[in-house]
Amino acid sequence: MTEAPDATLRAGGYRITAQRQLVLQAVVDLRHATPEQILSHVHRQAPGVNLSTVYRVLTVLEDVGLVRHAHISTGSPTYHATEEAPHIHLVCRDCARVQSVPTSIAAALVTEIDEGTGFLADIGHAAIHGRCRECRSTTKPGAEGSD
Amino acid sequence: MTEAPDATLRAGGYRITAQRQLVLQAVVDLRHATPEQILSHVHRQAPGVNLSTVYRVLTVLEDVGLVRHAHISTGSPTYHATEEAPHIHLVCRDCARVQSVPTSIAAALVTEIDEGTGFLADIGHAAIHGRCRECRSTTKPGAEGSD
DNA sequence: GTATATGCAAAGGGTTTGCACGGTT
DNA sequence: AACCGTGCAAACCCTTTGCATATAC
Repeated sequence: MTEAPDATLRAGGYRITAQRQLVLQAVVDLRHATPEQILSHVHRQAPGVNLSTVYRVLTVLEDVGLVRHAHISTGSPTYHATEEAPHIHLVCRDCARVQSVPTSIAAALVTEIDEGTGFLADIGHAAIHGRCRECRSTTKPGAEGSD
Repeated sequence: MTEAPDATLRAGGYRITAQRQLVLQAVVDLRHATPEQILSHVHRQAPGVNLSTVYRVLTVLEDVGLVRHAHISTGSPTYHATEEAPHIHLVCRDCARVQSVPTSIAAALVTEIDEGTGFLADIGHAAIHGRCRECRSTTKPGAEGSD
């Protein structure tokens, strides 16, 4: 599962293209990247690639399970490779920085939700907003804001 | 705090207008409403109101703390009144329905995140995605999808 | 050789903004 | 009367789509 992306694509009935390899590599390299950021990264090696291709490739990569996306704010979603350990995104509303914590930290919550409602939570999908340690101690309420 | 929205607006330096009262009422009535849905609701009483006004009013209402928004999917955010008990939104990726659970269920998680990273999580802000009880038992993977 | 993937450009949905008018204070 | 808020329309993202060409198989 943490191997041979090409085989994974083929298994899904998709062809191997330079764009797909480049976009996947960009997602792996960047972590938490938006489509726009992914395009920039890809452009360093292949300036001809189009944004619409990035969108289409991301759909494909997500379909075969090589990447996942999370909604970090009102803007574009961010993508990360599934080869990374599952994690929850913590987004600071003041400085907009993103940090990660393992999803295992929420295991009890997921279980409790399941038992209470029958809902199987995919905790890594959405980001959790709040204020990071630095902004809590430094900045006063009402700074820039990521949202 | 669960009182006199007009006073809250004034305290924030804002004027009282019919639009602001209508939009707030719509948010209270609808729960989990998008700007578009709020507009429809408002239009029943005041057909002249404009979408841009809804957006501006929501910003104001959020600024003074009368409403909050959460990102439920890739689409528009949904707004709810702060007079409601704080809750976490559970969004089913198959049937797109939204259910709520009290934020208290995540108290341990919030504490753990705080202790581990110093991050103060605002757990109610983002929706948690997953699959609801019905869709887990009925539908097979790959239904309509809300995302 | 054939079906799929890409680039390009245009369209589409959601949100924001400039401006003149109207309403609140 | 002064200033803030609204309606309207245009502008602006971000994302999707139609079509002809290029590419993987």
